[in-house]
Amino acid sequence: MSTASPGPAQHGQRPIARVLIDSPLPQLDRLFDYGIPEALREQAVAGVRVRVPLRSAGRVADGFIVEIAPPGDYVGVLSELEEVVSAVPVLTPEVWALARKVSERAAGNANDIVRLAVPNRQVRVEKAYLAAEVQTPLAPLHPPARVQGYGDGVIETAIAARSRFAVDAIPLVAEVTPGVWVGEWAVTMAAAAAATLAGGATAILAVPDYRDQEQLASALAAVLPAQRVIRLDAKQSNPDRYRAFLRCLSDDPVVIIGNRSVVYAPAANLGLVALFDDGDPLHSEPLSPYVHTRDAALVRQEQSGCALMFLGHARSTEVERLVEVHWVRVFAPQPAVLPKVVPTAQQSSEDRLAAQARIPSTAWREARAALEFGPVLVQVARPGYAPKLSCADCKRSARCMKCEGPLGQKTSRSTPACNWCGALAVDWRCANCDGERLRFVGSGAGRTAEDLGRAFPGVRVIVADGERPILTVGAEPALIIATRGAEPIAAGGYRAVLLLDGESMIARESLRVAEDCLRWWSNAAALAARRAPIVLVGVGGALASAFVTWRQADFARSELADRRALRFPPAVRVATVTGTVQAVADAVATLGVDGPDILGPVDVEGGGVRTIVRFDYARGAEIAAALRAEVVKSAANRRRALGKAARGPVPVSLKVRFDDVEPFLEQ
DNA sequence: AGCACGCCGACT
DNA sequence: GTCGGCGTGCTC
Repeated sequence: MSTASPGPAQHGQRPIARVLIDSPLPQLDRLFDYGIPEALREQAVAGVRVRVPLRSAGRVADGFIVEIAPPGDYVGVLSELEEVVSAVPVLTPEVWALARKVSERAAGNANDIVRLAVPNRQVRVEKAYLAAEVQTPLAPLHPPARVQGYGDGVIETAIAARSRFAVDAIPLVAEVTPGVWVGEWAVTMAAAAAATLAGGATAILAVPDYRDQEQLASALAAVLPAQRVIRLDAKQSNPDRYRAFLRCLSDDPVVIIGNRSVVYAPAANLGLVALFDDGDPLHSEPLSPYVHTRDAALVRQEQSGCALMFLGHARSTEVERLVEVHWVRVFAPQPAVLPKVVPTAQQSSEDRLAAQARIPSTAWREARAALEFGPVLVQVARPGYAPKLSCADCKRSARCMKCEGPLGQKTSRSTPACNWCGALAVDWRCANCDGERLRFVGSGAGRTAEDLGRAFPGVRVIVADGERPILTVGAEPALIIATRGAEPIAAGGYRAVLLLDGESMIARESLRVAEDCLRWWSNAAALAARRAPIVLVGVGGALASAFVTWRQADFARSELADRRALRFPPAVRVATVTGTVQAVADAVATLGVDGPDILGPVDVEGGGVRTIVRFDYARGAEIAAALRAEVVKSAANRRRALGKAARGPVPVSLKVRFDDVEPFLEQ
């Protein structure tokens, strides 16, 4: 047809554009075929942003061309692309394939993954990028430094062979450039990335948080030129992020570092995906469809055939499962590096009677001796001053006068406040005995610092927690009181590490407590100098002995065996199905008679019910597809349900979430 | 989400 | 006989 008029046209055998519409609706989360007008033939390539008509003339939607294909099986009149918004192919075929597979696995929208993978367009940034298209070639690479500590060439060989492997990190700190200290894990990761680049391929490195990212960046700066390293993380401003994203599209081998969504970076010629500390909950994506970095990395490894490395001080049960099914191999430090852990399971009776009963005499001795030489780390469970308060008269726990929440205190001088609603407890009176005086219960970082400051007069005391983050401290003597996960790196390593609140950490009720505690302690222990004493206070049993003997993998193995016996994740997969009674029942019914275990339904707050579906990994794809179909069906019918039950808050009729361990947290 | 299509009660 | 109610279904 040669008419100039817009609208449907006959296309014969001309190629069509398959478009992903940017929409949160599950029923639109699939590809639509569009004709390509003559004027857009050149620009309409896979990956570009487009605007397309949807349903009726005049309405346009944004989207991406996913592929240019011969006419598909769609019979009917095709609409035509309205506009190619930008010439940059931002949704690469590889990333699209990843988004589709990952979202299918989680019964979610591919669009939601694409939103994580492709940052918002920034026109100025894009123009600058296109103008500089004649890129200056990057300087050639030096031969890379070896990956030290695992036997000569072992890691390099595994990367070159595109293996999947788990590496036990070396629990030491290292000076990468004069005055800059990082965890040895960062050195290992940087060297692995350099080896990948030397082989002509790109590496993606994902770490839990920005503190880890700083260490990794320092380690990389020591082995690679700055132009070879790209940061791509959520803390960046939109323009910075888009600029970094566009750089990833280059064909030159680079290292891309960032936190969880960096696994979706558009690397051409991917050689390695590496994760540090995959057990850290920050690797768990809080946005639908809640895909963990580890799972996305596993899918990407299969699709691209790159190497895959899990690196950490404490192996997660998920990685242990992969080890046991021989999906990943294991590398341990060669020779072994064993921190010197001193258990103090039983406190002596003198200790109990002593004024400082929280800190046993062994710990005091180690701290006192170590403070002669350098910094001492004290890990505590809670921030603030006193995590809890009670009535000084009747000893009952003090409750908020507004919402009955527990009271706590931030600093020694601040007004007590409710831990739930934040209301200040002024003119507080005990609901039980009408007492007016409060008493501190337990010690947060602040109160611990005060106690230790009194015990070690003249020693500098530094508090590091989520609110007052401190990344590094010097080599001079000081007491560093840190909440778990907020420990600074000390130049040269800590001369002693005291893990004070093991007992209360372990008292938390959760499926993962033991695993989490071992990880928190191991990560803190890895900040110690070689041979420095690490004192674990008040914890005994299998968990403590795994820590003392530095056999985290053995612990993960027995933990996984326990989960297998109980059919708990990650020994099996789970999905939660939440919504109206009817929708949940219908969805579960489609799973068939020889289907998975069905637990529930139970009522959830806000109305509706939740059912847990539990099944073996092999059935995951089938169950995800079935539940996904139900979500689409119920989304299309939702307004009907809304219309009928017009009064009161109506819950979304059906939600599905895979690999959600939350329902297993309270056992 | 929007928006069109379609089958039953009050109106010129 | 027709106008229009919103229940139902689709979007290349």
